[in-house]
Amino acid sequence: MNVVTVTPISRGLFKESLTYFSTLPIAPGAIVTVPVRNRSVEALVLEVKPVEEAKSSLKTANFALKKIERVKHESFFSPNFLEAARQTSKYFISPLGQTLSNLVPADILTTSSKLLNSPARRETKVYERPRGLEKYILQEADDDRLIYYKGLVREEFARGFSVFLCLPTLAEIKKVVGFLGRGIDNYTIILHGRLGKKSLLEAWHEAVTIKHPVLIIGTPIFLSLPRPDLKTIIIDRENSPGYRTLNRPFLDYRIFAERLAEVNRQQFILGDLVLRTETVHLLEKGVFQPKVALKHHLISVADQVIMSAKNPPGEFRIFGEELLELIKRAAAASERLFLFVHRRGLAPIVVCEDCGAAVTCRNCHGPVSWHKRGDGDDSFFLCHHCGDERGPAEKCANCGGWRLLGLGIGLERVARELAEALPQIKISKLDSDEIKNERQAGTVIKKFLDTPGGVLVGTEMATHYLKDKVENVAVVAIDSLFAIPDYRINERVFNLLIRLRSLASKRFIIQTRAVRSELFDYASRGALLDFYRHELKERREYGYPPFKIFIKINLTGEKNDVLLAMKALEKDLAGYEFDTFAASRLSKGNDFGLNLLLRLKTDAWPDEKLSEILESLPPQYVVTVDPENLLD
DNA sequence: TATTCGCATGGT
DNA sequence: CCATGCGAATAT
Repeated sequence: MNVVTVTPISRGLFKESLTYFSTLPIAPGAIVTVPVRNRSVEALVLEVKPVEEAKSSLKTANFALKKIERVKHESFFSPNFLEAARQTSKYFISPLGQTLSNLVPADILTTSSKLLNSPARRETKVYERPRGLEKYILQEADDDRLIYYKGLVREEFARGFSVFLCLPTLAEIKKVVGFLGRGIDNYTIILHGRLGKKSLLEAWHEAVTIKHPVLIIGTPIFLSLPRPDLKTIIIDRENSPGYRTLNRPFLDYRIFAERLAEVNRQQFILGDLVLRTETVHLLEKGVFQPKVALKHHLISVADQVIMSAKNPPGEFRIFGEELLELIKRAAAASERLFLFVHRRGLAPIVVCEDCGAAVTCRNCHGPVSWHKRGDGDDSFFLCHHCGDERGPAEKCANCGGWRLLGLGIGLERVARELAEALPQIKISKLDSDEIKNERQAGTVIKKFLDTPGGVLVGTEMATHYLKDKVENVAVVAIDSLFAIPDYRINERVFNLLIRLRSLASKRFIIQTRAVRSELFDYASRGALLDFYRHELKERREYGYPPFKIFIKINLTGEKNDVLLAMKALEKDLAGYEFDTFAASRLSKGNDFGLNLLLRLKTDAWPDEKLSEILESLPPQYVVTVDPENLLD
């Protein structure tokens, strides 16, 4: 009879370890099924001890040990994988079990080894020279990166090595499989969460058992797939926010992948059209090497124009004269045109004309936007943060006035005004209001591409589904993006503009009220290095990442409790650099929230003392390392 | 987190 | 008496 300490692999459990008893032969590293509350969860075995040796505290404990239900896998994670997972869990201050639940597909974990037909232990090859630690970046246009990867896969295959090409989303995977899989279909395996259990298990089994080296194209969770001959991990579209988890535990798969490559001594490549500023900084520090020399400018075949969106006095117009002219010309020439609009709906904010206060969401207190459904007149307020929807007939919560006005430019408004100005033009719309799934998106894109002279009005979402270039791309409204108080906002705008620019085959137009802004100049010229120089200088001056690491601690609840709790935490954190300020969004049902933002030196994290404080915080404190948003 | 437990409330 | 709802506590 043994006493077994495990960490449950589940998102909802904040306890680091639980203890069970068992007569089964179990060793540390095994995956077992244990009862927790009323359900069964998979758990990683940390320690096994005979009952006699178990701590005396356990014997006197006031709870009865439950029994381990069964052994799922005698051993599942390699020691290296576990080490990378531990480091990731430390870095993001999330319990190991929660971290692991995001690093391995649930369907794989819950399928026992026997059914999984798992790693046919292939004879380990002896390589001439074990590959040393190599970290690279690749900043090239999408097509050129794919050509590069294709060559790299060919080389690796010739040496007997496999390659993992990691992409953040299914849409990105679909864009590349056609090209990369061509000619090596039998050795290319696609892995993503939408496969469904049966085909997922099949694909997994295939990926693990094929003797020939393989190219795995998958989302990051499939880095858990054991392939001893895997010598290269490519994180492509490395600038994508899709590499971060949306809910707790807040992780960044890019960090995990890098740690995994470090411990496995695999070649690690970060690739994108526009790299993150953080990545370019690591390049400057010599941590990364360029695979291909960095280009000063991105070449584009399209003409680039920056247009003024200034209105004639006393008049508000969405389409400036120049842009309207271009739309007519494109239609006349039967060329296609993609109109980019940053916000959904009719108007992104609603304000009171009497007192100027913005209408806010009753749940989360964020600003609401004004919408109309389809082409109809059914009008409503929608909170883009929490999704709450309500009728528009209401008085100003601040002054009681009735004169509420929608401000700013949303997609719906652009589409409606265009239809009014040029009724003969065929307009398609693509944003999350129009599209419920990938299939619908495909239908809209296809209809647009098949309509000569057609116009597609879309948000950022449309750029994820546009695979092929279109003749004309015009940015109708992007200025409102700058209103977002985010230190990464310049990079986000730049990245978006460069992606849009790379979509255009003939003409790329930015309509803006800030014609002379350096950012638009860099973006229209594709001047990557100028942008990074400017951005890194600013971030260094203001003490933003990558020159500091931010840790955000959010607490919402009853005002007095929150104030007291934060005061106590501030005391514990004495000696560290931080600010405390009101949170801009609140979770449902709460009317008060505070954020505490720690600013650490880059090399000062993880830090033993600080980790201990932050790990011990109860779950109502929401701790985010390197948060996307500082204010929410 | 998600579940559960205890306590208060309210209806029969 | 039980059903319901809410908030706090806690998982072996």
